[in-house]
Amino acid sequence: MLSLKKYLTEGLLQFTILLSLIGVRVDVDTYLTSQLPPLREIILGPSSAYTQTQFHNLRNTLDGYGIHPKSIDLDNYFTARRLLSQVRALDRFQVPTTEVNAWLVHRDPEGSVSGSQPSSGLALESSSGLQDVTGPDNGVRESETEQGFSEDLEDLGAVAPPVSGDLTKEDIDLIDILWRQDIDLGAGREIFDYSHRQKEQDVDKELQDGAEQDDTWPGEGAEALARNLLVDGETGESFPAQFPADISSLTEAVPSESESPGLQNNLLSPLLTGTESPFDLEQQWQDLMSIMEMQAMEVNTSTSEILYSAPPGDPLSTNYSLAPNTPINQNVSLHQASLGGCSQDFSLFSPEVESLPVAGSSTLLPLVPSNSTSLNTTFGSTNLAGLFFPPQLNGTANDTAGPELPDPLGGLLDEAMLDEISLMDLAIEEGFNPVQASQLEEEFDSDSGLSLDSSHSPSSLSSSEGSSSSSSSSSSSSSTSSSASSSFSEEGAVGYSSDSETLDLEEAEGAVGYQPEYSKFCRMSYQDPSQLSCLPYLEHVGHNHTYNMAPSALDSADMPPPSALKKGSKEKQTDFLDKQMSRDEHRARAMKIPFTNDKIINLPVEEFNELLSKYQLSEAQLSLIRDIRRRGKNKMAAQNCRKRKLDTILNLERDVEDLQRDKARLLREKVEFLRSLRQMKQKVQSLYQEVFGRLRDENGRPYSPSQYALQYAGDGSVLLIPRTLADQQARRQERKPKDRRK
DNA sequence: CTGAGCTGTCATCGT
DNA sequence: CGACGATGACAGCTC
Repeated sequence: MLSLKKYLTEGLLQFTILLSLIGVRVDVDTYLTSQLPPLREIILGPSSAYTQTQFHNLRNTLDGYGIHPKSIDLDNYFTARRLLSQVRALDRFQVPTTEVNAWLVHRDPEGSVSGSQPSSGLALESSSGLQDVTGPDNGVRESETEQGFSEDLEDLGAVAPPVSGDLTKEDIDLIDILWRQDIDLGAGREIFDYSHRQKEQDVDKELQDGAEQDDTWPGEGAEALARNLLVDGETGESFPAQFPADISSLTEAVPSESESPGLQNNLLSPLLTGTESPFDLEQQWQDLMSIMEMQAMEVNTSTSEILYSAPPGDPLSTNYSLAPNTPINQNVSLHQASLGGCSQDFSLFSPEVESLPVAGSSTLLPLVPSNSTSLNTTFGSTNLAGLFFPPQLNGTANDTAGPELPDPLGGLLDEAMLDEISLMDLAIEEGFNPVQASQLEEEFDSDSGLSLDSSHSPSSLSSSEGSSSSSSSSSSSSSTSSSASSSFSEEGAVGYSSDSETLDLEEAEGAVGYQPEYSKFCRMSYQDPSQLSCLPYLEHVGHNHTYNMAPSALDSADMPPPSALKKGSKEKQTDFLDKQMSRDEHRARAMKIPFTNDKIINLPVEEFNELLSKYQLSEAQLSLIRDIRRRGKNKMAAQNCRKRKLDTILNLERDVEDLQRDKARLLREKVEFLRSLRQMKQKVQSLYQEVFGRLRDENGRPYSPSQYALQYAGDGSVLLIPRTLADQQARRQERKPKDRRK
């Protein structure tokens, strides 16, 4: 159990270190509590810094983790850990839960609509952000709405009614962040060009004039604000800044675009809040990062959760009819509206819609004057108006004027822009500098991914894995044995003259039994001759640690018989070898131990005792022999321990690199995901505009986006409702989660 | 001369 | 209880 404890502790510590090194947050406590309750207690005890080599064969298995406490498979262990980290990384990569709300401003149905009436733009709001932009007298109201996109949108090719459960919180967050990116980066509306736009141009000439000014917005808008004026991001109009709310955040979010003259501002989706002004990449990046931070802070229980809770409806088979009890008669059922070519099975956002002929005037839907005071409680559904429609920015908008459909593509996020942002994100998270990020971008398509600095990585990393898993006992015969072999060759060169007579069969016998360990010790590429001491054969050749031994004793014991007649070279060699002898070697010689230290150290206990019994040894000799054996074994143990430390460090280093690669890969996947999501939103938005633009009232006139909005009902139907009603409903639904949260 | 790194050794603990 | 491995701590040596 203690062994198990030690391994668990070490493994967790190591992995925690790994993750912390690369910035991955680890909640070990939660993990242990939820997964392995006993481990929590285990971990609380003292731990070793390094994994231990396992020599025993306890077959304990950790439930679900397969960590053998004795013969631990570090590779599998770290693999499992790595997978876990990736899962968490995925969570971390998820788009922030920042709530992005569309602030829809519409005319007060009761108030008189005047051209000078101020109107707000589209605003973003974080959870703690703007809550009430509504001016006291201008009837401007906010409408926090959330997109109710289904993930099936792309497959269906149409916008389905909000399907609860299909969209996870992460999906919503992704939509939010993309929306925000779109807002920040701008979206144009030049593409849509409908026939009825001609008519609108006359009516909204004033708007067009304003639109010509917005090239420099929001810069000019800020200036206008300073002049107590607000420049409409849509039209470029200036209007008194009388908002009680945070203007700065409003103006920041107000889409500034509609460059193309003649476009009406009314039908602008928040998704495509195009800004033709030169985008500030840094600002956008900061926005993105702020969103990410907000996500990390708290799970957002925004209105979206409620909005998406509407029961799913079949988007294709839905009858888009009026709600049965709709008190607002201005609500127009889509299938009753004059949608040329649209039958009852009309799919609201089916791709075919685009090819449908624009119905000039057909069946007219009778509209009863709106009764804003009566709320249709059945509209507990997503307000698409809030999603797609811009606030009514200009009170002079003609009610009869058909919606000028904004160009859904003109201001689309540049593909490269998104990539750049993502790469910037990557750069930040990875701690890369922009240059490195750009390099990454170049390698984006390559499998290699990040240009991690792996050059410094030791080449032995590949083999360290095997050595770590098999530990030290008997399996260091991997690639590193090459260094060992070289060392052994040097051994032969060095020779072993003094005790050559004892290097007999027993020597070979002992060598056979312990060779693996020797090679293992030499794994660390010992090149220094002094490090030949890793071989017990050569420990006398290694370091000349002559401390603890009087030089005189050494001399007297080590000096060979003064055969002065010998050649100097021979004498030198002998002297050199003597110097290479370890202290214990000298001591053994001094004590005239009749066998080698190698045998003393490496022989098994039985053989060792048998060897001792063969000789009549004094007590001092026996004591020295036991000390030699103890020290020799301990020396090897120390070497083994240090080697293990080094392997652990190298493994950690390798794992860090692996994790970094995985992180980079996941970030790339994230970028792709964001990109596809953005495209999906664009499609939905364009289809919405298509549908809305083809709706006609009883007079054959298009509905004003400033007054009407499409809304998904809970039963899957799509309703055309007044914006006021939609806003109120959206506001009401907004409060529900907040109350619930309390 | 000094500091870093390497190595051996000892003490200690756990198996 | 003894053998043994692991490891922290320490010291000596080399560069």
